[in-house]
Amino acid sequence: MANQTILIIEDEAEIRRFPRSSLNAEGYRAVEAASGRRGVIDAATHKPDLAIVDLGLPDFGGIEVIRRIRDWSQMPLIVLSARLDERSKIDALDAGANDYVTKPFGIGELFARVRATLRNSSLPASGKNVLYLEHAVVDLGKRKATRGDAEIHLTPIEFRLLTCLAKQLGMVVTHRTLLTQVWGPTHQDHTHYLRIYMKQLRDKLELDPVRPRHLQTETGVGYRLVLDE
Amino acid sequence: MANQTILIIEDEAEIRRFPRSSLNAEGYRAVEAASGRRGVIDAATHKPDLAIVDLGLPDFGGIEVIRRIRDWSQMPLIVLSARLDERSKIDALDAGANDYVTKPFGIGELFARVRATLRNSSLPASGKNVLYLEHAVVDLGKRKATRGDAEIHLTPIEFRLLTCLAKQLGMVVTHRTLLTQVWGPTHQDHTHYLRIYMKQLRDKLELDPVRPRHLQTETGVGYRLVLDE
DNA sequence: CCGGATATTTACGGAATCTTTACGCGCTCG
DNA sequence: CGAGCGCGTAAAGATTCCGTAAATATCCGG
Repeated sequence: MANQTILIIEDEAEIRRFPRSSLNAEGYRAVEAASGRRGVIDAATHKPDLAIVDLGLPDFGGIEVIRRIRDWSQMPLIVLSARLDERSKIDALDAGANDYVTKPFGIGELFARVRATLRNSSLPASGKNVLYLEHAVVDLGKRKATRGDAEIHLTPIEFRLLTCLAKQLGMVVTHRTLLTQVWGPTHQDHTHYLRIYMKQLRDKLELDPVRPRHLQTETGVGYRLVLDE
Repeated sequence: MANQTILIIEDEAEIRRFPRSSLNAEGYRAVEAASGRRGVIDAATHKPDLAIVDLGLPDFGGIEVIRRIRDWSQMPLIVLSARLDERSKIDALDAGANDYVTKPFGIGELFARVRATLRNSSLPASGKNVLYLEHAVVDLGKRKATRGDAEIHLTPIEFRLLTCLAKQLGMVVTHRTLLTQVWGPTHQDHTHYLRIYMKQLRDKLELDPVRPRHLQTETGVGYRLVLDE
């Protein structure tokens, strides 16, 4: 199999070591960049299949790195952030990052995210139109949902919300993004709406609404929609 | 009897005469427009079932007429062109004309084309043109509806509305789409019309108009037509 | 020019949806 | 260990949307 290239943009050498060797072991090719400036250049020259970006970079912040790469490329981007960086983590996602991993992180978790992100971003770019959940099927085109044989009815807001999540299948979508897309830019702080409508979606679509499998919440950040493979 | 309306957009009065009288003889209702500008307006006001457009119009060319009508309507359009106009004939087809007739033409040929075009374009693109409902059958091609053995009469608007829904069988058609297709682009906010005519369709076609099985409403979004499997 | 059919306008009760308000739980942090 | 935050849950209140009926205007054929 054509082994894929992954770029690691991270200033601290020790943190680079972990992923590097393990990635190699897994059959990926790892390229390293020790600063944001170099990272952007390497992203352009090496054309990696995915990049891992540390948020706390010395020259310009990880968010700026993401913006500059997103200017010209849709390559999957995973963000590394310290727990405290709650705020900038969200900004990073809003800037176009696909996922994030909180430091300190286990190497297993990082891998899982890398694989998931690679898998998702190689799907038909514009996303699927039919969502197959454990217990329900939603046809976004026909605007129709079924559960078993019965039909379930989704209200306009429920539908828009689900569509937003489906466009970023498997990825976190921030509160702000969801609120802007569904309610408009004037409601960016009504995070409570999200809780209410996420619950309704769970009640309608999940097998066990209390322990949701597909409509996952990322505390403090947003929500994500996950389908089985 | 629901005789169909045909709009003739043509500046030369003599050429208009032929089709006009013969169309009447065949049971069509003919409406005439002597310029492109008027033609576009008449298309919107009269909502003909088909329009015949001369390419060599004085004000703006027939191609522009086609474009402006196609902005909001899928009504069948037949183009009249002089033999030399090879190039613009192609442009007209690209702009959305359904067929063309080369001048000079025999009245028989024109008729054949009219019938053929009407037949073809009255089929919902992706499906049937006979709708089998629980309690009624509607033949969109013949514009006839029957309930049991008796015939039910659908008014022109009821018919267009039903046809729009049938073209998107099973899918939701938005208020906006329906209004532009049936009433023209100037009535996009008269959602109330929809309620009235949907009710009439339900009264005529549904077994239990209060609890409709086929003509479903999607609150805040639009309507959908569903047939049994 | 008249009469019937069709289209548009007006009015109002009820349903579906959205918004607001209230409360309990688990977690983190001082 | 208690306060504060984010989340989930529930239910009442407000609003928008829909269905229904009936009156009025317009179109069309005779």
